[in-house]
Amino acid sequence: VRIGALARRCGISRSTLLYYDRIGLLRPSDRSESNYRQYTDADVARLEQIRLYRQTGMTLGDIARLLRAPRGEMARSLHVQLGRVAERIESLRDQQRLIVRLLGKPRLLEDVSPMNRARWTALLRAAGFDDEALHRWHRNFERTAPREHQQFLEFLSIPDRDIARIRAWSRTGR
Amino acid sequence: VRIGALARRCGISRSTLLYYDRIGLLRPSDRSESNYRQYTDADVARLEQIRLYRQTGMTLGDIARLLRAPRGEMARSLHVQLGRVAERIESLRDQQRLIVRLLGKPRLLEDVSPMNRARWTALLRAAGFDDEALHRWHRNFERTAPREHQQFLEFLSIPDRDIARIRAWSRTGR
DNA sequence: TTGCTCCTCACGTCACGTGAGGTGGC
DNA sequence: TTGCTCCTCACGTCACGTGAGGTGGC
Repeated sequence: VRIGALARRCGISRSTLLYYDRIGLLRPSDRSESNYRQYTDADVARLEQIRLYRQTGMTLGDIARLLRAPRGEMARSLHVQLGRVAERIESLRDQQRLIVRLLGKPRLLEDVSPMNRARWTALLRAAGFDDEALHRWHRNFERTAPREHQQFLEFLSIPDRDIARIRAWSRTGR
Repeated sequence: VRIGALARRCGISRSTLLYYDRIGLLRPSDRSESNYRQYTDADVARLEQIRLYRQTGMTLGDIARLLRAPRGEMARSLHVQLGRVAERIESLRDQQRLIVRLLGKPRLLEDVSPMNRARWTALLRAAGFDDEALHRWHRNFERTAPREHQQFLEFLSIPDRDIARIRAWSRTGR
């Protein structure tokens, strides 16, 4: 059977089969005259087994090892895999718990930075401000209300040194 | 603060920070004369937030979007992420169930093996072995290398009970 | 000739990790 | 000079997906 037909029959993609061939996990036993891959019944059986193991979440490396190993390995590998899946679920549980906590106490996220420099400049840029416009805006602010400018920059939790720098830049002609 | 110190303080690697810089998720606000990255307090705060979201399992793309979005987005994103985590856990549950099923019924995996008992005896018979010769061969194998005999029978994916039977038979005089 | 299937590269993905080769400050 | 930290590429990982450019059989 050829690659396209096999892919359809097993509900996987051709590129998956091409990949399995490349890494040596499943090489078709034969090639046609025109160099088409020919999968035998034994190849198909091997693919079924690969699919089955794949559904347990094993990596292709695990599966390759398992398929060359004596049979006693199977149960052992499955147990190892069971452990890994359990670990993964545990860590996803941690994620769930964190999300719920954050949803319950949005303050955890809020005062990390209610409004900061990055967010602010992002807003201005999104509104169409370019560097030139930004400079004009700061210059105006600094000229008409220097104290409020200072307070505003503090409000953005910008470090003092940077504030000084920004205000100096706001006083220059360009 | 410089990249190495920041990495240590946050328990992440330098290369992570280099990566965040490259993709534009967290660019240090400044560079020293010698071109060293200088992270400001605001950068550190942003990193904390990124770490927090990262622990919910969001992708860096999600996080970048969230950090530029208006604050109302946060709850929505967290809900979406909660759904994704739940889905992921469901699919891991499927994996668990499959593994348990396979551990319970190893027959599901049995005769898929490329070399099995039927194929092997077929080969021997094709080579002219009859029952008598087969018995002699097994007896010899069992007498001279019992452990290898066991391994070989396992290699043919023969169930354990049958292996025991064959080896007992191999130890009899006839 | 047209459609369909097949072929072989080669490059992209995601979130980093790992060198390689070089520079700057004490 | 020695050690430490930093820099910028470039390539590797995992399990494929997606073209690009070309061939074979009806």
